[in-house]
Amino acid sequence: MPVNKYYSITELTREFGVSTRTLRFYEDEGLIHPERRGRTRLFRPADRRLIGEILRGRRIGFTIAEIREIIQVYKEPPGELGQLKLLMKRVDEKREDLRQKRKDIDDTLTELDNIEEACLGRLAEIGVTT
Amino acid sequence: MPVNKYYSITELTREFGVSTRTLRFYEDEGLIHPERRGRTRLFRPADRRLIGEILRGRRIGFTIAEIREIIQVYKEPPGELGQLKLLMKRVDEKREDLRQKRKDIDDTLTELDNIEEACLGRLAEIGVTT
DNA sequence: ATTGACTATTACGTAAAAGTCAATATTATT
DNA sequence: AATAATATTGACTTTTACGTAATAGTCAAT
Repeated sequence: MPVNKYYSITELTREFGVSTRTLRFYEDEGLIHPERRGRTRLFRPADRRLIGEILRGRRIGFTIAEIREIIQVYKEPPGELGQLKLLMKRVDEKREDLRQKRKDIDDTLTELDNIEEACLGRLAEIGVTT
Repeated sequence: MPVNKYYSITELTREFGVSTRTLRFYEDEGLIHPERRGRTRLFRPADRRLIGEILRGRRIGFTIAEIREIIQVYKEPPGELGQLKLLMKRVDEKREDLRQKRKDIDDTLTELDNIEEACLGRLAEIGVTT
């Protein structure tokens, strides 16, 4: 018999550092579909993984709609030619988008290095030993 | 004599793909300070560069407040010890944040590759020659 | 039986970042 | 001079992603 472990909503909010409101909101938005025992939500490991991926999407600036779309694609990939081509185009665009973002991040990391160096310089001026 | 070129607001909105509302909003928020001839805004090359940096910050999810803060630091770096230490701490946190984001992006790029491959697979099934 | 922790739903509120619209000025061109 | 193009301010609206409050049910432990 499988373990069939369930997570409670608060367990997951603690693990991921989000509120219950957020997880309920994601359910309202159709991103997740936890089981129910009565009215209480029961989250399975698959739900937990999905939440992790949703939050990853959130961190890099995906909207709820975009995240929903990606989930949808995984659930039932389009069978029709036109849909497939459209999807591939959108994937390509997103890729470009993310590459730009990665470059933005690298540039900003460099900028942060500069700021930090300037700080160290000032500290030295003031006469603080680092 | 220097060129002393000015850009009009629409020139810049076209270049950066934003609306005039956005640039005026950034001025209201104290991020940029274009000159004026009468009521009309005149943007100098330095303003133009700054706008580029603001939009880069926006792309990677910085809030207006954070962007303003960074600009402020460049304009007048803090001289007081406590302020400097605080700034360095915040720089460090941001760096961690950005590193996480870059990892998120890399993971997502891999995911996009998977989706694309799945698409190509389906196309082959349907019998389309790529 | 009550306290405390957790859960639920419904509904209204909010902050950020613009979008949109109106009314008006300035500038440029024909 | 008339007209078109571009500019301004100011006010109201919108969207996204939740926050917050009110109200109430469930369950274990004291």
